[in-house]
Amino acid sequence: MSFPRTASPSRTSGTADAIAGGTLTTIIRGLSGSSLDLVERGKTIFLPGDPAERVYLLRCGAVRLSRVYESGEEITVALLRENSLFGVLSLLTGQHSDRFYHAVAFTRVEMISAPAASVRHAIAADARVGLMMLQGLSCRVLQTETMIETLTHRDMSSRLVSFLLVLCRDFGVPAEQGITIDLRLSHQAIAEAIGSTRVTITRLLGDLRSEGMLRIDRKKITIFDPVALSRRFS
Amino acid sequence: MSFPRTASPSRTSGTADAIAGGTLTTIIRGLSGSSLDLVERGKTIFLPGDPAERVYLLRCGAVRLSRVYESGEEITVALLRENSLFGVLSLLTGQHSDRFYHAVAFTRVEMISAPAASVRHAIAADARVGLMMLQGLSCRVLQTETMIETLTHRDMSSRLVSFLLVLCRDFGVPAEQGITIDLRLSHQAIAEAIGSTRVTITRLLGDLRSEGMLRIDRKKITIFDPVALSRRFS
DNA sequence: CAAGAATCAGCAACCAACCAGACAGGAGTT
DNA sequence: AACTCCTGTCTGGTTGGTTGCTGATTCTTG
Repeated sequence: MSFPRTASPSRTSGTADAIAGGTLTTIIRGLSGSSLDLVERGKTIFLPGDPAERVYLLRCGAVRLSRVYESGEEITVALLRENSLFGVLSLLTGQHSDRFYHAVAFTRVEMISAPAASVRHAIAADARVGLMMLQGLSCRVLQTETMIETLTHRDMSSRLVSFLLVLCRDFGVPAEQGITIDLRLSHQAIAEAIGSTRVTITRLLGDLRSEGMLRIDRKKITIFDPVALSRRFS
Repeated sequence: MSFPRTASPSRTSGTADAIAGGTLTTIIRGLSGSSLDLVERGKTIFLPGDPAERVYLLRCGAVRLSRVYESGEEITVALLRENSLFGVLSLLTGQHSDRFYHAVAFTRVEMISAPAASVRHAIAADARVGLMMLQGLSCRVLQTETMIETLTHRDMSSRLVSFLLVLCRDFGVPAEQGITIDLRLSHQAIAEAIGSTRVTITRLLGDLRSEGMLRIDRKKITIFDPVALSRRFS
């Protein structure tokens, strides 16, 4: 497998959602009922069963959407980055529906939100709002589809590598050598995102480290050379 | 695991995208450069590398988005149903970008398409268009996220069952007894969608059949009792 | 409509990957 | 200093991928 696989979605979405995000912020801030919220790491934004009535735009930080099962097991459905729109369920119908995901601040989060009704109103008033939100959602679709690619890899090693490249794209910051994923990730958190177990992730990350592909410092992963890593697919 | 997991996203999205789809059709048909296309089963709609300049609305049938690797391996990123919007990449920027997925008609397909520029224009002219497309894309996001849930199941049996329930939701039609998935699915196609192999799918479907959960007639699967099937999770 | 081609389903044997469970030592927190 | 959460490692045991082959369907084409 070649790098373009993960590289091409990134470049296109990366620029576009930043543009949409930047302008959308000021628009949503102006809506009636809008609010700017700061959420501490680990705090819940909404719970399954809560009424879905607000739309959110993540300005800063990362949000994890997950589903919790009766067994206590938890899986991650999406790790949202800056400029992501979420809570889109509330846009769907005029009627009240309930959240079915658990949204938690994965880092310290800065976000803005507004009632779905206000958003609908704003779109009616200014068509550019609709277009920008459309672009924001398109990015979400592309990101989610990339994640599906990641999850269809058969062996866990490829799956992990593919996931790390996704994280580089979404949360990577340049480091002295390579790119650092700016998230404090436990092995458990990674396992929950790619459908594996903590033990397996520990082993595979150990392998990658001893191969000299990456470094882990205080739960932050630095990939020395993403292109070289992408060659390490099965 | 309980049925609500797959049931809740379905109900909300099912109704909303039908509404959006119905009205959007007439609007998009009126755009300059729009066209109504009939595509035979197995024919390509767009290829990786094609310029992304049109937006599509699937009116009838199913479209498979996939990625092909150098190895010849192919994975399915999405199986789109009626009223799905796709080709959203073209909406992202004003600039030209290229498709990175392969879109193939999985059944005989009836779809309408229009240049992204016309769509942007239409949104500017009538804000309701933007809202409807937003709802359509929201459905896509929810569907894709359901698929991610499916793919994070660790054992293949659960993964297959979860996938079958997704297909029931998206392509199910009532049958004399139970629900028939109105797609001609080879075991290979299922494997490519859930990241498994043909052989495994054959075995697992055989198990489910001998348990009396389903019937397969000329590649069409009939689920006798979705609720009972959902209880068959690990 | 019939014959050949191509695709698909079913089966078996082998084996590697990875899950489960358990435990000890480390890092970070209060 | 006590505590919690996280990482690292080990030992079976099982799932599911791989390969190879056969017979059945379905599609194509004369």
